[in-house]
Amino acid sequence: MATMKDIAKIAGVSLGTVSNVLNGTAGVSEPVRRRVLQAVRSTSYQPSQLARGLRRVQTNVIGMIIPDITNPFFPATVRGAEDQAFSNGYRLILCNTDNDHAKELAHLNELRTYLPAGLIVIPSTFSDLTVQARSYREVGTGVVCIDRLPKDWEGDTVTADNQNGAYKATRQLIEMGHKQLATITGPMHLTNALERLNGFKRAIKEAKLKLAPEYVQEATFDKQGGASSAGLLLRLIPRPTAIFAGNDMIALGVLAAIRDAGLRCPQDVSVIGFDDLELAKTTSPALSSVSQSGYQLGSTAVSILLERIRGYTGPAKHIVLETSLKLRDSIAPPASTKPARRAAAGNHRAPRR
Amino acid sequence: MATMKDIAKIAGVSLGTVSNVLNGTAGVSEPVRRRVLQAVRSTSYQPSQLARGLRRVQTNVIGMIIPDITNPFFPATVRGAEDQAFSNGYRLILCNTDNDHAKELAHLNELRTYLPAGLIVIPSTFSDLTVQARSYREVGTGVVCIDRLPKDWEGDTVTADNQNGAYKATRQLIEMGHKQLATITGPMHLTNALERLNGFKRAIKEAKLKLAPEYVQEATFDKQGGASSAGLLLRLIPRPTAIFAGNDMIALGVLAAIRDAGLRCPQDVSVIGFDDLELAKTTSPALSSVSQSGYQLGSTAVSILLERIRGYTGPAKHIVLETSLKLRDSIAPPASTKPARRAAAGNHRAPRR
DNA sequence: TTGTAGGCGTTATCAG
DNA sequence: CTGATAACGCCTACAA
Repeated sequence: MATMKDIAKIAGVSLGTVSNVLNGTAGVSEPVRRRVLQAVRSTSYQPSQLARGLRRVQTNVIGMIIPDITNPFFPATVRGAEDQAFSNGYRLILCNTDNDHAKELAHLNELRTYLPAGLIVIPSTFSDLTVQARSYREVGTGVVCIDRLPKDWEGDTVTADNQNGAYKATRQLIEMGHKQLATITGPMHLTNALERLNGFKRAIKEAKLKLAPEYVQEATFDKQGGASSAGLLLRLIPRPTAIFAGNDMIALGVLAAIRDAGLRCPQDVSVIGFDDLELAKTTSPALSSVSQSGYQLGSTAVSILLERIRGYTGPAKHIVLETSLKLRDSIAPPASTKPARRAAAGNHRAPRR
Repeated sequence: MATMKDIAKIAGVSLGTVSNVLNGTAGVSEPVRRRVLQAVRSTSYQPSQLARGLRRVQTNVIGMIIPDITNPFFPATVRGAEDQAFSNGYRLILCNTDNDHAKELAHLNELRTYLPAGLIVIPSTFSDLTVQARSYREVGTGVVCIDRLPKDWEGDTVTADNQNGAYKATRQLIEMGHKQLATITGPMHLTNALERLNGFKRAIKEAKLKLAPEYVQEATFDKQGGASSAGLLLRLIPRPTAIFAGNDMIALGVLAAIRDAGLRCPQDVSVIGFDDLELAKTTSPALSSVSQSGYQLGSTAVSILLERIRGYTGPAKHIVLETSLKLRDSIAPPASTKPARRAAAGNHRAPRR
């Protein structure tokens, strides 16, 4: 591989001049410039990112730390980040934490030795990154958290408008006539799960509906969590006529639980999820969901990082992305328009009063 | 950040000694060793991967180039690679090509300047990496291709046993009594698609069944491709009673097309896919599929790379991973046990001869 | 066993 | 505008 030295020799100039041409650091006369560029082309020279990084105390690498690329929501996020990074000359180092805070810290510490230009983190379940992030920031390396936020986070953020998304979904169910709404939230120490719950509650309150405490179940953000919590909800009397799931994986579990209980969706129970994963379209019934753009989450994070790299040192940015409601077959008005009082317990309908 | 110099000063030894302690390069007396290690701990020193890489002409980074992390089959592969890399002290740089060969080459060329310890590539649709891979190999950097292989590939490979997987799936359908089997393959210039077709044909031939040319359709590896090809197949007379889809995304399209045609799966048409994605379990009917481990594909690739890094210079390794058949609800015996001769055209059954 | 010095490929600083 | 030179942090002969 050709080095700058080779270029200098071929072009008959000094090292410094080559560097100046390549980086536009100082004015260089046109003929010299041309000679250098010519030499670069003829050798297909590429500057060593390592040497450059060592010298500049900063590489063209962005670290991205996520719980698990295998979780269907995250690939889009990573893709968004990679695209935005690549088109600006940056590369992405990907790290999975499995929601293990220790592993997260390990990644955070070890990435430092690569002198990344910035870091994107989707924090693990119980996460406190204050110390690490601060130490990165001290050397001018941006750290932006996306999707959910760690405890006491004071840096840049990009998140979906979780509360409003949940609000819109709940509102939709209420407008359809549902009065007994339940929710299965994700783990409550995750900010996004909490925000979604808040949005749900806000809609309920605004409609002056009651919310029994047992109508709020907490689960892990996966199918199994959704299924077992839904199993509980479906055995309550009165049975909820609609369930807002904290995410689509939970919703998947809810659909399964409904089938297992011998009930039908949406006739007996309406279900609406969050994330609008690809699979929401292929379930049966097709799942209604609050759509958020993982891709944009990732690409926006990189954009913030780029601003920081280019010198922005202002206060932390907090970008909130819009969500939209995707209506599909998993929701319908409740069976009776007045099922609230003495609702169907089991499969038989209660007689009207 | 502490450097080796700091350690040397604190421990009261020279730079070289510190290096020797850290890398076990030369014998160091126990007391000195201890002092150095103590200093390392007290400063929480971490060696600069950049400086080390520059010096060694090799970093602890593995480049992974894939078509698109957003495609549901690849995350597991990436995860497998990352786990295996991480637990051996390596990091993963992830690159998406969108099946664009030019982008693939760009990644390949630009990654070089990071002096990666190795490369994992899932080649793009039309791919010829001979030149690039050779130039990497010349400097001792391994390149292993997984899942599918580029034209004239001569390096290390890890693939699923695509042919046998397809064979097993087809065999299963035949044993159920199907005689009119069709297939929708992925793009035929992809080696995995081709192998699967070969396995399909082998089973057909072995059972002495006929295979009309129009029963073999080529499609892109996605739902839309599957749907439109299935649309064709379902209008053929005689209509196939079973379809082997080149992958699960295609199978998804097939299921949709069957519904759209007013037919039922599996009663009218059996469907079996390939990959056994998570979503295969949630379709209705649940999709039967040939299961392969993307995770193992990735982790095995890294293992090969590690061997190369540690000095193995033998001939190219070709590792083939087993597949297994997952039977679910999307397959059943054909409606009539003897539908072969003059099969059902449209929805009405042809009278026996 | 330990220390010294040169260099990996860049960039940045300073003279000229 | 151009050229020399000193780092960046580490590794590795080679010398002591």
